[in-house]
Amino acid sequence: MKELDKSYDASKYEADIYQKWMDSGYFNPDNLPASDDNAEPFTIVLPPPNVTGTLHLGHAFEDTIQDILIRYRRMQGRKTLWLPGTDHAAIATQTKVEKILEKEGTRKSELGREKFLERVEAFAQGSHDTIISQLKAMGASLDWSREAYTMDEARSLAVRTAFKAMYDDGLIYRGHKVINWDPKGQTVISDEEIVHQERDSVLYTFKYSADFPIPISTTRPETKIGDTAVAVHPDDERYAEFVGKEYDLEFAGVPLHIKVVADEAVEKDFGTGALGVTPAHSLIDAEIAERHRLPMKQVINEFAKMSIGGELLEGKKVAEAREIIVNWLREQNLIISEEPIKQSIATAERSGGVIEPLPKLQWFLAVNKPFLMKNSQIDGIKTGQEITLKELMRHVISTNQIGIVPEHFSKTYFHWVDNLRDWCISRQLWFGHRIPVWYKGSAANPEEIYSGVSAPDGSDWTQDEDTLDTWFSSGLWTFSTLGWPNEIADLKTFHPTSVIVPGYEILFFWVARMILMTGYHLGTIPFKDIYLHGIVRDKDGKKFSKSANNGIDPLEMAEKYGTDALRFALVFNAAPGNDTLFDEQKVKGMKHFGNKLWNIARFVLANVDEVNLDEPINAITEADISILNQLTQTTQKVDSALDSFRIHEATQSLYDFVWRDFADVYIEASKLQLQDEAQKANTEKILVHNLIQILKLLHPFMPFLTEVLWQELKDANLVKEPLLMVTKWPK
RNA sequence: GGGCGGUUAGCUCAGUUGGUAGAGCGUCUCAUUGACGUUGAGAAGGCCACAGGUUCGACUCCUGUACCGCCCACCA
Repeated sequence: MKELDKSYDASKYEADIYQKWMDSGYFNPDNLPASDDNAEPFTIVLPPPNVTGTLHLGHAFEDTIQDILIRYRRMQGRKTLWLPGTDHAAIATQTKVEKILEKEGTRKSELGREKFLERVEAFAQGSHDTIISQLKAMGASLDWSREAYTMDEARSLAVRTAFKAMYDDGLIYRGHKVINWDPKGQTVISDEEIVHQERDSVLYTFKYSADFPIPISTTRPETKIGDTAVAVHPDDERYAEFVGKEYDLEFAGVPLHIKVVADEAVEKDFGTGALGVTPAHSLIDAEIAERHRLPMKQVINEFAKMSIGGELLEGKKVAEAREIIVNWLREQNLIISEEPIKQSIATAERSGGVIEPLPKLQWFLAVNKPFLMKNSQIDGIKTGQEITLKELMRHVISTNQIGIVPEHFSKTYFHWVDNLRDWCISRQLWFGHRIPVWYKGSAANPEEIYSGVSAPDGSDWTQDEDTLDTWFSSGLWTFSTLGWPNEIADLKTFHPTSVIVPGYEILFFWVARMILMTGYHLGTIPFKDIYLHGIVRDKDGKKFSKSANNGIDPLEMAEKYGTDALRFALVFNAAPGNDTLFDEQKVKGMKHFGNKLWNIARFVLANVDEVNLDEPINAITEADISILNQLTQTTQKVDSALDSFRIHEATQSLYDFVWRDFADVYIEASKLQLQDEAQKANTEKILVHNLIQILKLLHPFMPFLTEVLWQELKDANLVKEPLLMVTKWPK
């Protein structure tokens, strides 16, 4: 028998073990033992990492959770599929490459669309390759034969098919509406891509002109040249006499036609209780304008400059225009007060640009428009029933057809769904899925519009220049990866998937959109459970970020302490939905734990020659009775903990059992028992039995070390099965 | 402004049907080379934020308060 080192050196084994698993083919459920052909499937699709760089500790955490669940189910004999893929992450990747170009002293407009996209694809490919090798290094038992990419052929077809179906149903529509315009990124973005920042601002209270009766307040005087009304609350007696009247006046050299309207949206107690309505540059105002049929007057362009305003204002940046108008107001003696206030302003998540609400012709997905449900397999929704996407999204969660872990996130989800507005899905980006719409004549005012999976016949059609919001394709992920709309074998077998494991921060971006898309296109749910994990923060509770320069490469940690140690440290006592602080000390501690197991195995191997585990095990001594009971209890605890996604409880139980119960107590007791000829054989059996069960129970968490030790037991003829990875889970 | 969490040992956190509080790391004492010093034995350390209530009994359920965190939100 070969000698084992006195301590476990992970780097000596990990690559070989992963290769052994790959060679076995068992990552692919089609290759799992034949007896499991009728086994119930268990499926997870990997939340596809963005091809914007490399994986960080948060990914390592997310992937470990999934691999634990996957390995557990695979050992239980389920037909287990963990499907890998990457996300093109349109806006994030494009922004990243634009920054690289900037450093090179060039820009995308100089390259042109085609050349630019080549650059992006090259970057994405490099990022992809890194990500895949990182996933492998983490021990992820993903079925690489099914790898997908949100922009590959199959997924593109899914996107076009999905778009067309929703277009034909009238859910996707083109509309001229006030949207969130990012002047820096030069694209529209959705409500979810906005980040609010608090800033100091000034609330100006003034009158448009000396003879206009109602003073108004605003933080954006420059937009006031776009006002078409003043709104007051219907119950506000101060202004009741003016409601319905219309005024022609001149404001900063711009003629205005102002109607006074009464609207519930106005807060009596804020400012003067009167709101200057700017329909083109405020979403709330646009809604008021719609209710009162007020005209919309655009005064700011895509570059955040004044598009009208004569000599004084036209062409000026909004900040300059504000100053000019404030000065004009002061000169005219129209200002009543200027008070500093804190204001939260909207900025674009990716570019950081200050959002300028503008009216623009864009594509939207209607969430409040009823449609007829096709082929519903959802409880409580009938085929042919009229329903809205919003109702659909609410229904599957409120009826518990999809479970959320931790449960309280369902409240956050409902809050979001209930306040949801139509989703703007078009983007003025080059990188992404081109909108599958073709126009005859001008795109702005086409004679004819065609939507389909491919271009229509005839030469006089031009495709829409814009691309789709990246989350449109991610929304299809659970079923586009399984072959929809084409090959349906995988889809039949593995969908709905079992559980999805994203961070809680993308509940709205992604999880909700998957529920929407799957409900609409398949009439079913995308997954049975949502396991939301928390954010991995640094030792001081700060988020890992480039600007904070506190990034830690998971592979560096894995090299230093072993992948298993990193994995176990990440999930040890990390409850679902809770942020965890990453402390290198913790990883070190878990390396010690791995080493403890290593030495337990060494002890057993050194003290046991051969055992026959087919013969019954007897509990003779008190130590025997106790350890066998504890083993049973631990097995049950790990089992029920994993069944209910309480991974942290499983790790705790295993740690205690291995180190305290087995190593500290039983192994010590066994040293005496092994001296006693009457007990020796039975004690050896108990030692081996416990070690085998421990390796199995711990395998999902520490796959490399346990597999290495399994191979040692096999060489010592203590076990027969060639691979721990597919050995039967203990009961 | 609205919503959701958190407040438990020095630090980071577990604690699912309410029954006299647990882990990792850290600290202190002792042991020994025996599977492991990446070790073993032991110890100190908590009125479980606060105030009420329900209960025979509450860290656990209810109400309120304070502080911290997060998400959403164009009170212009």
